[in-house]
Amino acid sequence: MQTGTTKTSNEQPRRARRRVTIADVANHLGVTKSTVSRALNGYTDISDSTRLRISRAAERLGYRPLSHAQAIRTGRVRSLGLVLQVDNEDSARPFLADFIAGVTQAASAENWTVTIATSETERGVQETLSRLVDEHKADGFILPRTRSRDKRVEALRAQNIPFIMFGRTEDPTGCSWYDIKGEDAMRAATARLASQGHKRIAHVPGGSEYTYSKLRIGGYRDGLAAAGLSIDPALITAPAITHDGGEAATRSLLMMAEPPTAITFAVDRAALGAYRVAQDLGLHIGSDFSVIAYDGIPEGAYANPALTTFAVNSRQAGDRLASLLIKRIRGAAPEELRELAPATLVERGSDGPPRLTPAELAQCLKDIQKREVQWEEPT
Amino acid sequence: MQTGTTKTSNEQPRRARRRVTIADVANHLGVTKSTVSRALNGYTDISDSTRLRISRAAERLGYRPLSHAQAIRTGRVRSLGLVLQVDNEDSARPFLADFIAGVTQAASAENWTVTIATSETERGVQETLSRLVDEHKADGFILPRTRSRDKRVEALRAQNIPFIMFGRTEDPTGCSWYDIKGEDAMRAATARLASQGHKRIAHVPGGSEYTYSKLRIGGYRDGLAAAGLSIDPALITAPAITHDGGEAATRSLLMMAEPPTAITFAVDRAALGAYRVAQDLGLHIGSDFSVIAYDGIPEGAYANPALTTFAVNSRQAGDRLASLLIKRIRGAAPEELRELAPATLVERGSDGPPRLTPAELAQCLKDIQKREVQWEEPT
DNA sequence: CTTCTTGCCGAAACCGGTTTCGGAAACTTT
DNA sequence: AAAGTTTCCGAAACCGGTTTCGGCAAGAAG
Repeated sequence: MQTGTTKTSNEQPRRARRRVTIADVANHLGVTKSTVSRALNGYTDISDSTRLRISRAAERLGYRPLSHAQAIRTGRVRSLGLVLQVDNEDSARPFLADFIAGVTQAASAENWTVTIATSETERGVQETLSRLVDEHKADGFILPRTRSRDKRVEALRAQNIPFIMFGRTEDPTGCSWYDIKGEDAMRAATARLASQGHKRIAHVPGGSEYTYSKLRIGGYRDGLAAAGLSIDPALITAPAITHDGGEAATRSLLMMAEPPTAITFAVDRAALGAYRVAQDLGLHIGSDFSVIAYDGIPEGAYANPALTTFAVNSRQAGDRLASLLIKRIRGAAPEELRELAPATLVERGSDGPPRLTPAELAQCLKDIQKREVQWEEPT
Repeated sequence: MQTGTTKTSNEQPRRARRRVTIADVANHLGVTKSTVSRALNGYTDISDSTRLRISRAAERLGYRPLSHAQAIRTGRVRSLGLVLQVDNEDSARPFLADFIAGVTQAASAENWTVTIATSETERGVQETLSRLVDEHKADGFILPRTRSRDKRVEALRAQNIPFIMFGRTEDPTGCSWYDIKGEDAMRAATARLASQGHKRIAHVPGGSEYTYSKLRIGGYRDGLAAAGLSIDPALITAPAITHDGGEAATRSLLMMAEPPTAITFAVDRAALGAYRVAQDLGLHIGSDFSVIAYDGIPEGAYANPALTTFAVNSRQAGDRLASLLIKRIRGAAPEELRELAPATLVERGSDGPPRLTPAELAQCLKDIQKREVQWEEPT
């Protein structure tokens, strides 16, 4: 006998049992869906007693509303968008895990989720972002590494979509942000070096398209001024954000007639390039010349001597960004959502009182160069 | 005159213009929603001519279906779930950026998104995972760092929710995976050391709760056997996955009566602990004793001498995992979705022919210890 | 005892899609 | 020419929620 609709009861449960829906809860209690919905969403026109009955029943039946089912009416998917640019090499690398941990943690705390995407190019980021916007995959976006003029900002602002920046822009209209006071850090770095006795202090800035770069240069200048040192434009090199870039910048500085005895770097990674130069020339970082940088990447701790740097708390940054963005999505005015936090100095071995004056250092470097030429001659 | 419903046309566009919906497309063409939907989703009962008209109109009007609106009927949100455990310190750190890049890239290629979450504890991961499942935030999940017996696997399997593992488990029933052949790498590492002339080769395994640990130990054993070397259980230490752990393991090995002249590490990070021991005792890695590890973390390149290791391509792993998971969600049988890839040897300076025999090394270490005692005595 | 509030909840529309069902028109077959 | 097939699309139900609207009953005011 075949019964088409009857299933033998002990078949393997291939389809997971049906979800419990709001209708299930309603039927179970003999009320309507609308009552359940309003009870669970805190409407005031539901009596406390029914609200209690309903929330208890919902709990007991294991009812969890589908956020995407809610979204279709409310327009909120309860998700934060994060589009990262992951370059060919390193860049954001070490920060990322902490940053993401911070973001997701804050999101989870509010029962939100994080939708993440990546691209290798700036254009790709743009496109991915607009895809996520078009499909409404997130209610708002976190924009890391903001540029002075940022296309993402312009696009989102034009469409009135909530966003928050990790960094600042030229035009703050309608913008919210969380940022680290890199300017303060650079001012402090310069001041510290000056107090150690350095008279010529250089600065290797970061990518000129980013706001932070200008801010940190400003901090460097302020630090010099505060210490009563003159500002020599030649002591500010071309931007450098990689090992190679930092190496080149360092070489160019040391080749000056009156080289600096200390260098501030806007970015740790560039500072690590200076180590190569030092090793190459047989100079000791921390005495022959000093280095202070910014970021707090792990490699800095392993360098020899370990890199003195201003560390940023990426985890906290992610956390704050997510929290602020959620507030923004819930309706807070963008102007009220602006936070700045300090970087924290990690004192290590790459800075100290200068062993030589700039002139002596120049002489020393000349000697080294001569020796190297001698080595090469016999060949 | 006040007209309640009329807006002066040049008000600022505070609400973004209304989305174009499927109904808009339908009305525009004088057809019904259902026709548009079927045309766009490749149903065969729509004539080619109308399909073309519709897809063109949709394109021109800029229609993008809301995935969460689709989801309510189809049950698919077109999103992959990724719950990471980010420990107090490092662990997954360096891999992460590449891994995420791989996952999101493959997802984007199919117009899917990635929903990411983190937790610090194993329990937290479990809870977060089940929350995402309950709210159906993703159609399937990628499970990194699978354990031999993995609760996440059990939970998902029981609920019949698609998932794919980065790693393998004891019980493969209903499981899909992508994994790196760590066993092959360890076999090759051991063989390499044996061919360099090492007679006593040790192994420092990874966390015993992970499958990879057992596999790599197996590879190490196979390598010894293939080289005709006997297996000394004393040469397999307690698990170590951190600097400290690796340091302790190395010390314990070198304190043996007949110490190994080469050590294979299941994990780079533990291998870096051996460098501390070497520095401490004044031994040269690569000649006094050799080290080969596994993972390919960036720090290994900076170590001195640079660490010889078997590197895994995290980006590719993420990419493959996402692709396989999407296939799984689309209905492929789990047994058909199992891939293994090789790790690639990065030959650097931490291994080489042994300068000393085990006996000589033991004597050498005894001398060092004596000297240290002498230093201490006078105090 | 009426009338006016207020509190509380049900009925039904709605959000933006998908899917089932059925029927008109065109096309074959006999 | 009648009957049987196909092809193609409209009508309507549906998915799982939210929100508007209105009405009944209880309490307050007159």
